[in-house]
Amino acid sequence: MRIHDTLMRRTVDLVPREPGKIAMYVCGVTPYAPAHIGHARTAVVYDLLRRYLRSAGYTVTYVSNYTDIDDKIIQRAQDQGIAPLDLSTRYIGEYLEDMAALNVLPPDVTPRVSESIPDIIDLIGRIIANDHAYVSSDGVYFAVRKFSRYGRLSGRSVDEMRSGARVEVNEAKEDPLDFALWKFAKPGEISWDSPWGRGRPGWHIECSAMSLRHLGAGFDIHGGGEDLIFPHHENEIAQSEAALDGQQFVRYWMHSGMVNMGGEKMSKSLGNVMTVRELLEQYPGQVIRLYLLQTSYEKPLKFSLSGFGQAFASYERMAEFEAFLQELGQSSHDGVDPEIESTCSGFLSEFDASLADNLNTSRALASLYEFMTRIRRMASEHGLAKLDASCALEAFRSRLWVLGLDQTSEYVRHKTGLLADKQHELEEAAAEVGAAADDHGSARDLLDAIVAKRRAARETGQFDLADQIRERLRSIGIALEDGVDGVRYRIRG
RNA sequence: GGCGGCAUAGCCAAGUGGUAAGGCAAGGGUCUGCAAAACCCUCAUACCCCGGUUCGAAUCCGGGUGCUGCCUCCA
Repeated sequence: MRIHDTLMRRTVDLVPREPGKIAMYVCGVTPYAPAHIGHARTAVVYDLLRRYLRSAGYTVTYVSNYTDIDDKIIQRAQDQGIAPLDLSTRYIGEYLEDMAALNVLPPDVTPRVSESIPDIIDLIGRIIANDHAYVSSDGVYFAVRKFSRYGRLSGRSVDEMRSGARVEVNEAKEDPLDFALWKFAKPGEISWDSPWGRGRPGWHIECSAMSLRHLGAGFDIHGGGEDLIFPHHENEIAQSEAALDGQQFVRYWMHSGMVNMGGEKMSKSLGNVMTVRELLEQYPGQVIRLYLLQTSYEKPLKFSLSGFGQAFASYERMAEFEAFLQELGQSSHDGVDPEIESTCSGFLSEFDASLADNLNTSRALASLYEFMTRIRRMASEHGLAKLDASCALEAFRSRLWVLGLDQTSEYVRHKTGLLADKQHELEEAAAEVGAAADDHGSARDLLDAIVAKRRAARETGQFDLADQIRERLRSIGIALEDGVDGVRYRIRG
């Protein structure tokens, strides 16, 4: 496949370190607040990459960390009077729930900073031994000017950065650009012993230590949000390669785009966040995931609620199509139609080629929609029910899995939940139309009773009454569809 | 101030030199008791503006305008 590499600044062929194997590391979250839609986007993008690579036959090792020790966690834990690690553990739990709702597969390894201290200390030791870092009054610092390639990833020179003048003034540093590898503990702060004094790791060194620990030097893909390019990833390269004696740290760098809220980047520090939890109250996780996959992963995504409405309609079409194929699978078949087979194989190759092209999800989705239309057209023109369309179901489901949109049943469950929410309204409607139902019947029972009442009306030619009942249900957001084999309902809004 | 990115129909969005994918919405039709769903048809002489290169540009170059990212914690 081809991917856009940030360091080389172009789209290149992905050539793994070891044939058939991909080792990837993605910077995870700092768990001190609920995850927002921007975190979700990054997680979904790399989950897609992993799923695609796996479907393309690679054995993928996916590592993503938790920065469970940092200034904000310490601060917030202090405010709440609890231990920092208790706070981060709580938010990691919430994060895992959110990701599960979005059908993000758990990474193979999820190291935490607090459990990686020995690796971090070891790495800092090697950097000092190679004369790329020094011990100062309040910590250990990396000497940026001793690393000649510094600035290559973010495309700026050391002198440019210097004139930026936004670098913090700190007497302990030999150069304003130097950054902390190890921060000596302030009284009362969580800390660990080290050869240089008690303290805790700086942010950047953690990811170098954890990725090298689990994947080794020269691993294939390092990803993250594009806001991490500078300084985080720039620093990671510098530290790691300073310790690796000339070996390459990472083969390919990938960065996913930001989610913008009202024109600017959504971020905790700006306070303009839409959390995954808030969204999940309104939309099934699969709809949120589809929303995120509609845009190329590298481009900024303008958050808009109307976009979720559109994604909802699109996902419903997918779920309905799958249900349609499943029903077909149960009918009797005369054999295999070559037209169906060629449609299936055409879809598969177009879909796979789209994702192989730097994860072009827009194109992959287009091929999916076209496939649905083609199969439906054959069904309405030649009566597909007589033929074996199992290859269509197989092809459709397999690529839905790659997109992580295969949880159509989760989506149906969400809609069932919506039906349950209408219990009270259904009771009123049932009473109004005179449908006989148990006093303590479920929402589904109530709906069934109303539908039975309407069926009776239709069978006796009382179409006015039937339409009235349908209209009443529509008024509470339930749409009825009369099909040849019975009545279906769908929840609107 | 420095270094980047983006600008395609009502909305979302692909396409980076060969004459505008796809989705949502909308309108018309088939089907239906009527609807809905499904299917068919329609829906950008046109890709922010002005120049230029080219047989040919949404795509390349120059100049504008607008929005935006990084330079500080950030996915």
